[in-house]
Amino acid sequence: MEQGSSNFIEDIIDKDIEAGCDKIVTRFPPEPNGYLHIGHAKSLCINFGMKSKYGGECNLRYDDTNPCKEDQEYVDSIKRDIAWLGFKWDRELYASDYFDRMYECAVGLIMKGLAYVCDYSADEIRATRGTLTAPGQNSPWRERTVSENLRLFDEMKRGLYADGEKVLRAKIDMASPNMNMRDPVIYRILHETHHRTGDKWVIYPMYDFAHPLEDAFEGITHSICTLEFEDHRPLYDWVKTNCGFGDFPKQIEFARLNITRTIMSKRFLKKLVDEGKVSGWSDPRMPTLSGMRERGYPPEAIRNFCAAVGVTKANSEVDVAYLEHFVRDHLNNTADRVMVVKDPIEMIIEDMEGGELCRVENNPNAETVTYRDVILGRRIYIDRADFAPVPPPKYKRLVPGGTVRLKGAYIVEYVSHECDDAGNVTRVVCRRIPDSKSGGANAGIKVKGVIQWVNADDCVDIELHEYDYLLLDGEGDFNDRLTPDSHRIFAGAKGEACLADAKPYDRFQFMRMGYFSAAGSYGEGDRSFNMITGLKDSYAK
RNA sequence: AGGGGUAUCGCCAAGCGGUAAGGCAUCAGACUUUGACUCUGAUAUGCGUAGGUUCGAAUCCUGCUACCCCUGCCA
Repeated sequence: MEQGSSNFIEDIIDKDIEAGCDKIVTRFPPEPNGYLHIGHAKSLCINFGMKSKYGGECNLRYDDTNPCKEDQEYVDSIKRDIAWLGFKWDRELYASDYFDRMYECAVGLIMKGLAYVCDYSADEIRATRGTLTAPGQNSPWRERTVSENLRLFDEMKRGLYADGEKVLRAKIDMASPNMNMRDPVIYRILHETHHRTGDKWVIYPMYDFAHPLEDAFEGITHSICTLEFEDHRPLYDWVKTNCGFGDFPKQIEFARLNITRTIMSKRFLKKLVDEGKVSGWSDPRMPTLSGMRERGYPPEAIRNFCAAVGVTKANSEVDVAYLEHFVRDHLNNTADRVMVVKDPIEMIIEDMEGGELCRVENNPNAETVTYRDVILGRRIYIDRADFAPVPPPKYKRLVPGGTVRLKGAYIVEYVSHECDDAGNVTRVVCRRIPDSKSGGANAGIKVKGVIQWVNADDCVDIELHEYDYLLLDGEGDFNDRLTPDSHRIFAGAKGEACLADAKPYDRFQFMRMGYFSAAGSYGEGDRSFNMITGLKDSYAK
């Protein structure tokens, strides 16, 4: 593991260690109300990174304090995605496991005179909260006695009140410039069935009350979250202190990940799923971890990307090309190459009789290079883009009168070609240059271009998926932000038959066009299946 | 005079008073049985802005400006 310069969170932890904090414990606390996406990967990498850097622990904790939005399907997916990314949590926990202890803490606050039952409706609370520039007003129930609060809170718990009839509020300061401190609601009544505790509870703690307690109960030392919670830190500390905990846990905030053209709002992603715009949370076009897995992203690439992006408090938007760089980087060293012909035209090698075995490297960049045998017959297919009757400037592949190397096989020279009525090339006839195969006497002859080919008799059809992201641009309603590209994909134009030299795989995953294509004038879109394209079984079934 | 944050190359990002790392992207070459990979070289007299302190400032001080977050019984 790389351990370059440290980030600001590590600086804080280093100081805490110097001051005597001997074991670092972090946690990844998703609410199970959706699938994890690439943005969560950053948080995962940070939290689990602390575990590996400091030899501490990192817990997986489902923050399931709102029964209205949570579901078992989500906890299953979260677990699966974290494991796929390559992280191992120390303990798997649920906020709902602490409901009893949290209730006791709330009672403790009441007894200290630091919490009260308020009969205001949600609207009334909003109306008396004040504004960003004006202080709020005290609730008329703010000075209820401890015993009355205790009785009322117990009645809330026993289900004597309807949803919204009463709440428990922390008694802090209605004039605080920090809105979060204006007597925040810490318990609300919700007659909902919880996905784990069932109907045991009808009151549920709010995030601001629950989270510091969850952290404290677990012995979390550093509670790492995103920037929008900075304003909540005073409340986090208030709860922590008044419930009897010390310096730790300590909340630290970092800037969430943004990637160009990539929507990472759960709300939007859920809408896509609910409206059937995609096949589900795992649709390969989704920026969810499971969608990326379906699409063939190596988890290592995602981890390397997160490490490279760094941890700061500056709002930023990382170019999606940076993510793609790490995908190429990883695949370049690990992926087996396969020759693929996307738009086939026939090539006849007129001086060939039967088939001849050719040895092709699976991955020239592997530590130990392996080979596969491919038969070169008299009749093969090459890609339409690899022969140009009228070559554009700087064209390096086959042209009338020219030569080209068939990857892993012979150099062939042009003899003739045929076109259909529309002028499209239908067949190219060539002749081998003798002994030009690897190891042959003429193998050293220089040719400008090397092209892929598949043997006509034993190549296989494969289904090519050229998924693109869900591309989103501009402002306005989500549906207006889908680009024409996305619509095209939504229309179902995603599969295309191709021919490959390899045996049929259960499943082919193709990275975005251009990952392994040539750069430059004949790059993307033209030679996109330039040798590497297939990612076979890049994830466990 | 609401509060809390952030500002270093097109995009990330180091730097923490001693004279602007690195990566991505881009451009130019070399190499190549993937126009890939790899390799070379180029790319901020400048660190939001205006002043100040200092022998010396992206780093310290002051004033501005821009952007982000906060008025859920969501997390």
